[in-house]
Amino acid sequence: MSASLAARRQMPCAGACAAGLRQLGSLISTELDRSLRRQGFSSAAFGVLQVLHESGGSAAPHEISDRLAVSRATVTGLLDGLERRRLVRRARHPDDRRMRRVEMTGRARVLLAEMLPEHNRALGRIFAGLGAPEQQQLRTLLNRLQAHLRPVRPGLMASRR
Amino acid sequence: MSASLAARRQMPCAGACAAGLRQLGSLISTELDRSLRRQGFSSAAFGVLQVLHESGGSAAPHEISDRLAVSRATVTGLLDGLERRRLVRRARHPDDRRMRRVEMTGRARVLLAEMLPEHNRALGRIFAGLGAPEQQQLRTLLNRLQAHLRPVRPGLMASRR
DNA sequence: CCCAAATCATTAGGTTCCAAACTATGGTCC
DNA sequence: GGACCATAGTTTGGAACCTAATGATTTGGG
Repeated sequence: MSASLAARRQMPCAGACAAGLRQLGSLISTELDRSLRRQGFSSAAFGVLQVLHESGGSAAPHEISDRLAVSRATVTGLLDGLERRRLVRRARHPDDRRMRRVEMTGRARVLLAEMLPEHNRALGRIFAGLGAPEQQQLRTLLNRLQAHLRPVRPGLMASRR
Repeated sequence: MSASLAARRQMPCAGACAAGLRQLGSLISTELDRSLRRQGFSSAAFGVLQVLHESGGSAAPHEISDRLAVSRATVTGLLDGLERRRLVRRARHPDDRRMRRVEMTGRARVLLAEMLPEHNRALGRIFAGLGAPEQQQLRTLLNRLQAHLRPVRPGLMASRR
């Protein structure tokens, strides 16, 4: 590890930052997966439920796709799985018949409430190495990076023809 | 995006940091992929070559696995592909016959040298939103997080029975 | 009014990755 | 020396993800 960082001093910081961000993103994903899988969930499915919860219980598939930064095709697959487990229902959108409206079921609400404490404990373990002000600092830097990255790739995940 | 971050203020910062790290890791990977794929490389395969280069031309598969934060099974698959393209050779380790020693070929060195300039330009675009001191700050925070995360999961990707 | 472009969801096919099981080797303790 | 466990790499099966193509619907200009 230290060897790999030392070997990068040729390209000032960006290379080390990119490597760190990718590695940490991956480590955090698998760590949270571990905590969710014990409760029978994948992190992608959990993300869909979180988006639905934040949107007040229902959303359109393309909104879920945007928020999770995955393609609409992937969302279709995730919803298939969630619907099989009766955690989600697909209904027609009342106004625009091209769209669907995805709704959480009561079962999903109960499950989500049950797993949040454990999920938050896992988050706490992961970020225990940083104090609150450092976490805030990190968050600020990440937000600035995200804000700059968005205009670089405007139609990131849209399916074009 | 801003909506999803705002909705997370209930769990102080850790949730937002985790979401940001995962999303940025993924965005950076796909962004670098775009630049590498034009030259016929996946970012994981490129990572293997980088690790080999930093290690002086040869390394054991489990070292590659640790540095890239992917499982050993994945490294096996990556090496299969690189070996088919004659960019890497698998030899037996002279001392420990369980291990292998993976070596870059001359072809790989030439290719890596050719792609580095474009790769560094892509890195520059991604991190253009942060000044040099902020990049250093980010790097420090990431290093601290990595240092703390390592002992939490000692046998991170090892297959246990 | 009608046809062309845009938008939404889905399907099909392929890639990448992981976890678990398996094989082979090395080290340890009696 | 043999039982036993840890370690290294591979195989296998499945999940998540992408791109490209398709069908359905809405929208807008001529």
